[in-house]
Amino acid sequence: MLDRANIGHPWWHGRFRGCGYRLTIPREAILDVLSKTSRHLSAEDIFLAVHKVYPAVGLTTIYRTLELLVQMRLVFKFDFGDKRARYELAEGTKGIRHHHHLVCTRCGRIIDYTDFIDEEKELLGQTEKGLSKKFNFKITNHIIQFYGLCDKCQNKG
Amino acid sequence: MLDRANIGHPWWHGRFRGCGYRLTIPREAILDVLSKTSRHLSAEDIFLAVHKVYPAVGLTTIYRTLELLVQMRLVFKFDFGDKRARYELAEGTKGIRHHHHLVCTRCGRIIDYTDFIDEEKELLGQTEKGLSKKFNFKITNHIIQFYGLCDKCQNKG
DNA sequence: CCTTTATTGATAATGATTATCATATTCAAT
DNA sequence: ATTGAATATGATAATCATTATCAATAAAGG
Repeated sequence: MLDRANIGHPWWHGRFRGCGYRLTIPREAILDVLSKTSRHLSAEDIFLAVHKVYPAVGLTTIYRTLELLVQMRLVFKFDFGDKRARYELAEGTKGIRHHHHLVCTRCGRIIDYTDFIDEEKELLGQTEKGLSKKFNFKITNHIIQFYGLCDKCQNKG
Repeated sequence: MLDRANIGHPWWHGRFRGCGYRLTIPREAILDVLSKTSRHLSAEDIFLAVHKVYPAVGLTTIYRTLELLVQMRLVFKFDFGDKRARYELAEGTKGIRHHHHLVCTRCGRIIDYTDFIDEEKELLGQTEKGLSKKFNFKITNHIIQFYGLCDKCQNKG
């Protein structure tokens, strides 16, 4: 259940005011849904979840809000090869650890992993620095994904 | 210009026969287009290029063939955040070096880079091995992409 | 209370990709 | 060469996630 009257406001409250945006009920509801799952929700998933609590919120608002949240860097948008886009609260948010994804190309299962992240971060940091200099490219984000077959799908021919 | 009568056939000829597929004119034309560009073509780009030489080839065949080529691992399919999928001849093919991408989120420009690839490969190898064991996941592919602003787009507010 | 601006939702439009299905092509065996 | 089975093709229509439109609401600040 969403608790707008929370003492001290949820941590993201200020981010909105600072940008001239309003933290409305639909927006907060979407953030609430995202903050309470470890799955990788599509726009429709989020719509359905929000709908249970606030049936008046339309799908259009979901898309619009997600776009806003991505732009504010509160949310990451992923493409895992099925058609729909998937959304996830940004790392650093609450207790979410930086992670990457294993994507099963057969059943679509997605596994988050945090192992090797430290090494990866180290390498990526160097790489980003080098690339930034060489190409004069301002890197704001990166994606690492491994594709393959999960354990279950390997035993299916 | 496509040269079907090339001595010794293009290198990919055998890959088709081996799978029971036929190396037809449209398929060869598509591979030919892909092998002669360093850009990241969309299905429509490829359609237009093939169309100049073989106007009879339809867009459906382009999509179908690309799907086949991706499945045969001769071609990689990428999503750079604009809507259309982009295709690229697989590494190891001819003289193509393993590389990753910088994607400008503003103008869509894509920069291939091969620097740091060796270090990345080393790390990715370790990571893949570790992840494979831990999750019993058979990794066949990976993607690394950096997003940000290219030099030109940084000077635009 | 009033004015301005931000936000929303229903609906229609978009556009890349897929499905359908009848036709054409290829290969191998006769 | 000819035939027959399997593969490949192209025109067309359908799909479906995402966007655009636009009138209606809600909030903030005087």
